[in-house]
Amino acid sequence: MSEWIQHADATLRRAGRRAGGARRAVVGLLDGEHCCLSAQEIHERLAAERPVGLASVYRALEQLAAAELLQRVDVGDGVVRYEPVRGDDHHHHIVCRDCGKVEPFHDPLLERAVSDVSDRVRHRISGHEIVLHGACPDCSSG
Amino acid sequence: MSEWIQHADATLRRAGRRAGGARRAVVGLLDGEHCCLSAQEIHERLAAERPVGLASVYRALEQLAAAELLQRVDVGDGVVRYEPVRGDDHHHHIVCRDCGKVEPFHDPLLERAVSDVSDRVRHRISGHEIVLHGACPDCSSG
DNA sequence: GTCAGTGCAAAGCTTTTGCAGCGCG
DNA sequence: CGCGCTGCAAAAGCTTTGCACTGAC
Repeated sequence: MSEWIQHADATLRRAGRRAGGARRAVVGLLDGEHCCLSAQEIHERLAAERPVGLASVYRALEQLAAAELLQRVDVGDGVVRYEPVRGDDHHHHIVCRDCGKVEPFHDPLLERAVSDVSDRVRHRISGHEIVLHGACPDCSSG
Repeated sequence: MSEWIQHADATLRRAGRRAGGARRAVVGLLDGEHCCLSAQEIHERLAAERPVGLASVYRALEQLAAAELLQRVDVGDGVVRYEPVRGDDHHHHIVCRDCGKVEPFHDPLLERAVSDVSDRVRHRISGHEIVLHGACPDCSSG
């Protein structure tokens, strides 16, 4: 079993939460993803092997996000997505303005710049989100 | 009359759109703002002096955004905000994770880093959005 | 005079909540 | 064996759409 699943189970148990089948299915699916998924997408993908009520998906995601095991990702299309937080996989997203596809990217210099700004403002910054918009290779060539 | 209002009117007229009272009220309100407003906020603020139907607010915003006169701002709280695009006022947003207040900030080095990344990816990048999350001075001191 | 703009109400979507029953610990 | 988890259905909130009417050009 993956490290993230173990970490998630342990963290939630410590928070006094019980592990039901619905949450286990959601956690298992997210663990295999490298980028973000919406509640609806999770609900649909689980439908075949282990149907989970949509409300339970939302509740599991809320729980996991509250424990900082998931990162909320909002690319501005009216749907909230979530992806596992793994220490070694911090990244941001590029959204195609034509087809809407979401892809991850990472850049150390950009992270550095964000970190510098975060130190300079008067807020106590705890997180950040960066979204690039533009035409993906498929859409800009067509 | 402000430069932005004139620019907006001219641009929309060129696009074959007619200037009705609702749109004029929305444009007038946004012109006086230095940060983003949601459709509901605009609708409420206009209620006193020049009531505008909520649907008309949404339609005006959509029109203005399509003409790139407004920038869509989504800080992840389920509400879409808009703010005027002025060449000399590019900025991003800090959202208080406690009270939800949205404030603008600007940083040239961060812009530079975003620009560098944009040149390096295979997408044709046309815009970006950066949101910092954290406790504002008021909330972190309490 | 024509056709976009407008306001109201209804519909559409994503997300949240209420509630009865199941099952983890 | 209590209390959190689950699923269904209903509700809530933001946004969009349909339609008849108004008013800009």
